[in-house]
Amino acid sequence: HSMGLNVLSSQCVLSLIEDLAREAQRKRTVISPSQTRILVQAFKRDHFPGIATRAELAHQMGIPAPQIQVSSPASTWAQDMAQEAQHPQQSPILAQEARRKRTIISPRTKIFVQAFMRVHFPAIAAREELAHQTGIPEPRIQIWFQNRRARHPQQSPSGPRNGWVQRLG
DNA sequence: AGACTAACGTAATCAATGT
DNA sequence: ACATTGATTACGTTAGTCT
Repeated sequence: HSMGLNVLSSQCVLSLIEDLAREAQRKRTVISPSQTRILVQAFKRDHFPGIATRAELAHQMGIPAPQIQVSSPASTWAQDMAQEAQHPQQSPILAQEARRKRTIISPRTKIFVQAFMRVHFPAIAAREELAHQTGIPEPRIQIWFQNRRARHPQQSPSGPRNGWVQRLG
């Protein structure tokens, strides 16, 4: 049945993942001045928006929500904000907005572990392919690989050497 | 060519789930 | 109760965009 099918196709998927791993990162998003305005306004109100606010901002800006979390250079803006807004940030009394609800990965863990054995740094194409195969959203997959690399560094990639370049932090 | 900054990385930590 | 693991924060590096 469906489980067996997944196992059968997983080998094909894994070689595809391996091929895609060397490819480019996600295409760079260009954030327009009006979109920047929206972000800056939100930043004034709250430096640590929860999942709901981030989704709302993404909708207003017309870009995928995950980019907001990544693309906000708080340190860069901190200077501007310090000049523009005389007031220090909101008091610590303000309740923290809820974070993203934990995604249940368990049913798909095997597939990710097998992919991890091939490549530790899947590029965007490989992540999208895994997302398509598993139904787990790509941004969650990126986080999964980050956590996996941090917590299971001993599991080195297997298989023939390929051109994947170890990034230096 | 240099400034700016999105994409992506690690490290530490918070917090929900699994045992 | 504790271990595991997804999500968040802070900051550093790489590389695309723009003047």
